[in-house]
This record gives sequence, structure tokens and C-alpha cells, in this order.
Amino acid sequence: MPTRLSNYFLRTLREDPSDAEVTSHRLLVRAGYIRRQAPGIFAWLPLGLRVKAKVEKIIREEMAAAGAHEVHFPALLPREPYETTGRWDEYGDGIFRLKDRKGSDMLLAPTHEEVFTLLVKDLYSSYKDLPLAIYQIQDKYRDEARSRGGLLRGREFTMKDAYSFDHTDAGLDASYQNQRDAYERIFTRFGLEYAIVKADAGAMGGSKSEEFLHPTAVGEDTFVRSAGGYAANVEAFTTLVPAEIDFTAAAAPVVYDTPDTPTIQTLVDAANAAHPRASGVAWTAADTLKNVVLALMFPDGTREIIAIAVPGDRDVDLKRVEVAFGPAEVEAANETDFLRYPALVKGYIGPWTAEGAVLGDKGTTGIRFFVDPRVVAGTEWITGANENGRHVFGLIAGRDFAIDQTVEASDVRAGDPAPDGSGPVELIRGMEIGHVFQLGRKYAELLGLKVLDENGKLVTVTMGSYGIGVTRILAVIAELNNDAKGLIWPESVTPFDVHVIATGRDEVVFEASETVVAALEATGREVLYDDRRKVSPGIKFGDAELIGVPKIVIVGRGAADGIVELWDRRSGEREQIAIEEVAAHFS
RNA sequence: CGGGCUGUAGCGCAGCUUGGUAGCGCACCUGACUGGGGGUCAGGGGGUCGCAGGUUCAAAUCCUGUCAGCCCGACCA
Repeated sequence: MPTRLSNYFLRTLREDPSDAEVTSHRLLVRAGYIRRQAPGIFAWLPLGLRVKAKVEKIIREEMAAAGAHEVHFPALLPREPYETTGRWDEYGDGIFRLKDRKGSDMLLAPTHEEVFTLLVKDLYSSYKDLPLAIYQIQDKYRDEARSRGGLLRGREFTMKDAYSFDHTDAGLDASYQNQRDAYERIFTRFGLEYAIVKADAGAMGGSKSEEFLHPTAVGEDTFVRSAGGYAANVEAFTTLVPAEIDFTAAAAPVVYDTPDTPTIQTLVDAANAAHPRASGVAWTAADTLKNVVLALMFPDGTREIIAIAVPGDRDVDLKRVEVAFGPAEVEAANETDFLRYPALVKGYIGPWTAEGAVLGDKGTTGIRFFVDPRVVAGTEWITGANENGRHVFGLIAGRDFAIDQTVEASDVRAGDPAPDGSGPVELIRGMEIGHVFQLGRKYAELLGLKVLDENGKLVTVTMGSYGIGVTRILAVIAELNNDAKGLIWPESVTPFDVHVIATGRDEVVFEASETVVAALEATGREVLYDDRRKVSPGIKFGDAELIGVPKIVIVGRGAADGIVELWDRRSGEREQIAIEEVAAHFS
């Protein structure tokens, strides 16, 4: 039976909802696919549900092809397994927590590693059962500080999450590659451009991790890409380390008075004015060493002050620092912190004084000291002398201060060289649509998932976790497929195959329409039939354009002569054909 | 969590400066006309003006507080 618009649960909106900014959100609400329920939480209407089902169908087909089995866990879970793995605490405010009537802590799962691990532990105990890949399509909950972009970043979203179980590292590599290949097929079927980038494993833990990023201005991630094929999330980008410089002949450092130079720019100006470089080449910010004092806050509540030295022309990227020291939150050191270390003179901080080191484990402060990887042995710097209005010139890395601890703290910029030598990188905004992790043995270890191997020995299972954002993909597809009039779905996910419009009031039009609809359905097409009487053609055309079914058949003034029109939503082309030929056009 | 903005009918908005018992467009209901691009006419239903308190004879409007939402940033898939 066709879906008849005369009694379908659908209401299109003539005007844009005021709270929708991004295109996909605006159009999905206007065209009657979703309705906002609460910030970042949406109700699904019949049209939206159909598209979502199409997205899920493609994912299911590829999961099946990859040998994964579908299961389904509750979204509502007890605290205990998450307590065991430490994520109950690590997630902080990021998850929805609630209590049942007995006062037991529950959560709405942000992801399901723990329960998948426990399920396999319950049922399997032999290496012969491995490898195993299981997955579910389930709603996830994350209490975003600020949801935005409609479906692009909601607090409830549908995700396909798959998990692999192996008893050897080689097995995990194979399972990981298997899922990764499936993801490539999935995104190709959706017609989505993507870049596979090295990623930070973050709260998930584990080692190897790659993100599938769709390049788009509305994306929340920034990643880098080189012409030579290197790609990485900015958090995972590693600096190309320059060659060391022989400093055996280098002069000793000299301290100069540099009054009123608390910032890099004032320092560079003062240096060029009062202490020009012997070679005559002007000093630049890149010749200075900026020592940034930060506070690390660990989940257990401890606060540690650290110092990081980066070239003066670079800013510290706090996100990259957090990745380097995770799980910890990072913020700039505050006044209270500085009061604890009177040796640190704000604006004039440096690792060195003539009397000895200030920073580092051998320094007078004992503060852990890290340097940017560009600060290699033999590089020469201007930096603070730990006295108000004084800087030291000609400070040699590896001679005058320790460079044994490097950290990726500097911001990443377009033009930076890729670490693999494949050339300069460009910075691109991307939306994460998939993420594959090698979790390794973290979860299996903590939750006690072991199997007997070939030798009858108990070994801890090694796992992978593989996520795809179902609703996010739907939104990205909507974001990509629309025009000023409305949505234009690709064939792969369109809610209906054909949208038949009856225009006019003559009975012959509706009779002809029924014939067309029946013929289409006989070929297996799903038909949305606009059979509304007393609705003007303009409204019907407008609704069709908003809803975005790519193939439209208009039955109207030619109906009496057995002629209908094929209307291609995407190209706008219209073609007159005989009613008997309609079905053939769609087979 | 910081900054900005907004809460008036299902949706989009005006009214607030200068207090006087709430209005427009769309949507919805009835009837007629119209019938290939959101048509016309006539009639109609629907709102504790976010909430609480205060000022006043009188508050959507002025004052105080509070809650909610949106956008930017921080953060996060």
C-alpha cells in the first residue's frame, strides 16, 4: 500500500524554526522529519524514522558482510561495571546519572564497552570461540555542556557500536582492519567523503585509534592533511623533529636588562633595539623561548604545576596538552599557584639562572619541565632570566637547560611539516562520523575477560571498539544534499523511492494516479502518494521539494491523454511520458 | 562554565520607549469560488504575555528576583 499524504502524520512548516541554525537541522524540522524535545534531544516522525531505518540497513548489511553479529543492550545500565573500569568517575559531568527507587546508581550509557566485555565473559572461555565481532545499534547519551547543530551533536544520538574480541595481538590487528574496511565500504555507500586520521584514544583508553572525519565547515574537529597522504587529528599530530646542532663552539649565555618586556612581542622589539644579533639578522618571536606554567588537575583531585617551553611564535594548545597528560584537565596556572613559587617571575620565566636550573627535577622549584620537540640540542634561545625585566640571550638547549622531556604542546598550523616527511599540512574542519579503536586488554583486564589458549593457559582477551554515528550520518547527508527549496535525498537513504503528486480536481487525475502508484508498487517501489484533494498544486510541489524524495511523478493535466510527468528533484528536469511507461522508468 | 541575545496562540513575529483588559502573517475549523507554483472572499476557534514578587486605581509594558531557550567561546563522539 502506498503512503497517502491525505492521512500521513506529517506537517511541513512554511517558516524556518527560529532555533535552527545549521541547514540539516532547519530542513529536517521544516520538512517534518524530527521535532525538538529538549536541548539536543529529538523526537522522530514517520519520515525521519524511514530515513534512519535506511541508514541503519546499510550499516547492518556491511556489518553482516564483515561477520559481525547484532545484539542489543539496554541504554539504562547499572553503575558497577563502569565503576570497575574507572569510567564512572572519568566521564565526570559527561554522562546522565540517575538513581533507582532503592537509591542504586544507574547511568544512561554513553558507550557500551563494559557490558559487551561482560557478556562475552559470561558466555565464552575458549580461544576457539575467537575471533568474535558483535555490535548493536542503540541510542547513546552524553550530557553535552552545549549541544548544537540539531542532530549533528545531540545529547541523545543513535550509534552503531561494534566490539571485537581476540586472544592475540595479530588477531586484534586483523579484526581492526576488518572493521576499518567495512567502514570504508559504508561511507562509500553513503556517498560521504571522509579522511581517516590518526586520533587520540581519549577516555576510551587503548592504543591505536583512527577517526573517520567528513570534511565540513560545520565540523567540530580540526585535522591536518598533507599532499603526501599524512592525516591526523590535531590532537594526534606529531612534530617533525629538526636535526640537532653542534654547540661545542657556542658562546656562553648572557643576561641583559630588558625592562618592560613581559610579552614576546615587547621582548623581540627590545632585543632588536638594544641587543641586535651579531649577524645583523633581526630577532623574531621564533628565537625566543616561551615558558608556560600550567596546572594539571587529575581525576583523583591532585593539582600539579608544570612548565612547558615552546618557541615564542607558537601558542600552547591546551587540548594537545591534555592529550599528552591525560587523564587530566589543564588550565593556566593562577595567582595562587604563582604565590607558591616565588622563583617564577611572571613574564620573565625561564629554566636557567647563572646559579643553576629553576625548572625541572634538578631545578630549585622542582616543577616538572617539558620542552617542545623543536627545542633540540644546540638550538639557541632568548628567554626569561627569572628576574623582573631581565632576559638571557644565547641559551643553548641541552647545555644550559635539560631537554630530556618533550611534549606535543604547541598549536598546529597550516604549513607545518608532516612527521612522515610527506610535506606541509593543511588544516581542515571535519565532522567525526566514525571511530575505530584498538582497546587492547584494558577492559578485558579490568573486568576479567580471559580465555584458555592453545596451550591451556589463561590469556586476557584483546579488544577493539568501532563506532559509527547513525543519526550524525543522517544529518551530514542532509547537510550535503539540499538546495534553497529543501532536501534532496540520495537514492540510498530516501524515505520513499517515488513521490507521486496528483494535481487538479478531475476524477480522471486521481484514477490515473492510482494506476501509476499501483504500477510502481508492483515493481517493488516504495511510494509516497500526495492524494490530497483541495490542496493547490503549488503547495504540493513545495512540499515535495521540501521533503526531498529524488524522483517525483506528477499526474495532472495530461492525465486524460495518458501522459504524466517525471520530475527529477535534483536536476529539476521534467519529462513527459505515457502512463504505461512509468514503471519501466524505475526498474 | 564565561560572553551576547531571546521568552507574547501550534510556528514566525509586532506591541514594551510613553502602563489603560492583546495583535499580525502562516497553520487550524466552516462555507463559497479557484485548481500546474504556497490563490481569493466571508465567518470562526485558540494566548494565566516564561514564572514569582513588587510599584500602581490599572502591568505584556516599569522594578527586583528566578527559570528556560538560542548563538559565540570553553568542553566534548
